Parts: sequence; C-alpha cells; structure tokens
Amino acid sequence: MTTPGKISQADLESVLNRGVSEIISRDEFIKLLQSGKKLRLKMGFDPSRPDIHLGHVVGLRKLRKLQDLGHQVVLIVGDWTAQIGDPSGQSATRIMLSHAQVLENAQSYLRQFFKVIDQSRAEVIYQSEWFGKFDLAKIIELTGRFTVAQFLQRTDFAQRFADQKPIAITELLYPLLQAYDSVAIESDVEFGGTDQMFNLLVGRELQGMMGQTPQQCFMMPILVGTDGAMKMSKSLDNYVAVDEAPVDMYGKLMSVSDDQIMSYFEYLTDVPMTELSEIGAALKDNSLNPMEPKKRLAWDVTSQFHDRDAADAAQAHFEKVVQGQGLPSDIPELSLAALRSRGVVGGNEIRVDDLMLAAELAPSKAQVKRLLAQGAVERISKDGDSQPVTGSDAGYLLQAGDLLKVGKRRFVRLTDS
RNA sequence: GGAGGGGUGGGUGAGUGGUUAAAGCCACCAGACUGUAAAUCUGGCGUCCGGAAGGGCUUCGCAGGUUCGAAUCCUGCCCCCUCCA
Repeated sequence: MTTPGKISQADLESVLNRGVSEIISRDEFIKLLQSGKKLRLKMGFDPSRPDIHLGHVVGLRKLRKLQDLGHQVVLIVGDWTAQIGDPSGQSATRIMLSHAQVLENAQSYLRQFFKVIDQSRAEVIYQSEWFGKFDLAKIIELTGRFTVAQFLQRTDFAQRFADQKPIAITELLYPLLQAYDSVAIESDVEFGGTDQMFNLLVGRELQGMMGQTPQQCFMMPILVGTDGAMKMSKSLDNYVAVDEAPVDMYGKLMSVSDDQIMSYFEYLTDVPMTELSEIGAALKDNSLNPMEPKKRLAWDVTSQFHDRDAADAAQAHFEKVVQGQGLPSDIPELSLAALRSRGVVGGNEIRVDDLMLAAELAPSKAQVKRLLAQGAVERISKDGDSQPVTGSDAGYLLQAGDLLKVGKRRFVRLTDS
C-alpha cells in the first residue's frame, strides 16, 4: 500500500483549484493533505438513478487524482436509500426497487466509476452494512440530534416551505442517513457537487457530535450540459454518458456550446491551466476558431474513456461525415432477404418509406413523409451518384446496393442477402 | 374531521360547448447559413390511407351521460397537492 508522501506545490495547486467550487474548511483540508496521513475520501451514490455521465466525472477525476497521491477512496453504495426510493421524484410514484435490482444497478455504476477511479485501490462499502441492523432506538437517537429549524436553513427546503410545497419526512431523513455514512466509515473528506453542501455539512456536524474528527467537505462545480444552459442530467437529455461509443462521445462534445469549452477543459481534462488561459484568451479576442479547441477537448475526453485510436477514429469520422459531408466508413446494412423474411417486402425492391421504417430511420410513415418533404432524404446509387428523394417519392423503389442518407448523418445500405 | 386547488400532447403550460390535432415556451427533427452535431434564421413536430387534393382514426386522469357537436357541461371513480383542526 502506498502512503502519501509530501505533496508537491503543483499537486496541491491542482487539487485545491482545478474543478473546485468550495472546500469547507479549506485550511484544515490543506493541513490534512500536508500531514502525510492517508486520508479516507468518501463519495456516496444512490444506484437508483440513471447512468453515469460527464457531470459525475468531474468528482471522480478529483478522487482519482487524490488516489494517485496515495489516499484512500471509499465509495458508498446507497443500497438502503435506493431501496426506499427518492421521494423528490413526485411525478410518478416510484416503484420500490428490490434489493437484487439495487445490487445489479450498483454493479453497473461501479463498472462505470472504475473507468476513472482505480478499482484496485478503492474500497466499496454497502450502506446496508450498518443500516441493515439499525433499529428504531437508533433512528430516534440519530434524529434527536437535529432540529427542524436546522433543516429549514437549507435553501431548497426553505424555498419549498415558503412556497407551501411538500417536504416529505423521508427527505428530512436523507441527510441524516448520508451523514451517518460518514460516521460509519470515519470519513476524512466527503466529496459532492455544490448541491450536496447541506448533506455534507450534516455529516461533518454529526461526526463531531459522535466524537469523531469532523470531515472536510469538498464541493465540485456542477457541469453544464451540452445545451449550454442547464446542469448536465439525463432527464434533460443534455448529457454525455460515460458509456457512450467513441463516435457519439466525440460528436456530443462537439455540440457543446462554445461558451462551455473552457469549463469542460478545466473539469474534464489535464490540459495545464496555463495553457488553458492562453486558449481562453485566444477565444476571447477571436483569434482562435472555437472549433479547434473543441476538437481537442472532444479528442481528449474520448481518449480517456476509450483509447487514442478510438479517439482518432472518432475525430476522422466527424471530419468526414459532419464537416466534409462524406460517407462514414461503417454504414448499417439491411438485406432484402431479411426484409422478406420479416414480411416487409415481397420482391427485389423496397419502397423508400418502408425501408426507412424498417431501418428505424423514422418512427412512423407520417414522419417519413415529413422528412421527404423537407428534403432530408437522398439516395446514393452504387456508382456514387446521389439524388434527392423528394416529397412525392414515398413509393420510390430501391434496389440492392442503394444507399439512403437521411438527414446529415443517418445512413442505411440495402443489400441483397 | 373540515375547506379548497388540480390531473391537457416528451416537458412546461394556455384553453371552460363548435373557427381546437388542441396557443406560447422548451426539447426534438429537417433545411439554410456557418466556424462544429456551436450560434443564428426558417420550417416541421399524433397517426393511417393517398402522388396530391383530400379523407379516416385516436388523444386532454378513468368510466359513463347530456348535446347536432365536449378537453370544455353532468354523474361516479382513481390519483396528486395545499390550508385549517
């Protein structure tokens, strides 16, 4: 086991300043880092929510950095809280997850986490280890330490209270459970997004009450999604998933708003800050086309989750298909034989609209017609000639070897068998 | 226990008997342009038949009812929320 040596000034700078929103307390945290002690770094997650995306990666990268400096990462699987279900999702009553389901989700989460964090040096603990044997007496003891007033200081609760919006009892319980996790694992530092501040602080407080050294609270900025406006989240569909295929990951990163380029660089790459400020300056005085650094960003991040070759390929694909309006190298194929066996077609020809539906290039015939009417569909013949398929051509017949282009980047090739 | 508010298309949210397949906004799709799948602009955005014109069908929590005609009125049911106690 490695132990943390003396931390260099450069590393300290990076840990404290890059991709950081707030540290409570910063001074104490610095002392801990310099003490040479192997710190227990806590991060919890609730395996009931969607896939891991780049927004989560900001924190994971920070943990990885500290892992490399010799500290101990402790991941807490919120299997208990996940089973209860998150009460804040009120549009539909949440189906209680079975423990088996939670464990399955957790596996998938961890697999994604370990794309950033070094698995061999991380500790994974399930919350049920301690909450599984909690009884009412313990719950009362735990809740007895806090007051409603304390919780109402939290801005989101205060706001909802003022708006006369509901606050579920379990929602009040959540911070307490999370706080107890800190006690259970004797956390030195807990990590979370800025939205986690209250929960992190309750952990700090509870540890103090229970005779432990209060943890430091390390808050990361919330990554803005590809839309450039809202925080990255799956429900807003402005996210880049960790599991994304290279081409998609690269492409989605290219669709990030120009004004988010710098924050993505800071939070998601290791490009030195000095270099970043140069890029930032060049962008500001318009001496640099934003597309250039964005390509570098897209390549960098893609290569982190795949490899250099995959990132190169993704970049080549982007330049060819998107910028050059060319044809991608791997075009999905659909064979007439397969279509016949599915009963979509009888002979050796297929209508454009039928093919688009069969190839899932459009969800309904009505939408196929709209695409045709909008000039989005092109037929490219064997010898490379392309001709538009227009509004009145829904019944246009295609043969084996024909290639259909729908929109800018969706293709299907019709084959014989 | 009492009083009240509400359930509308992927999201938000108008609409209180016909001109409403249902405003606006967001998301999404397409086109143009470009510096990129940025930005901007334009258009589209339930579904089926049809080359088109046009015509069906389905949709406003659920089930019935009134009416020539309902998202809008009536009855019952389900669900959500707030306040008072």
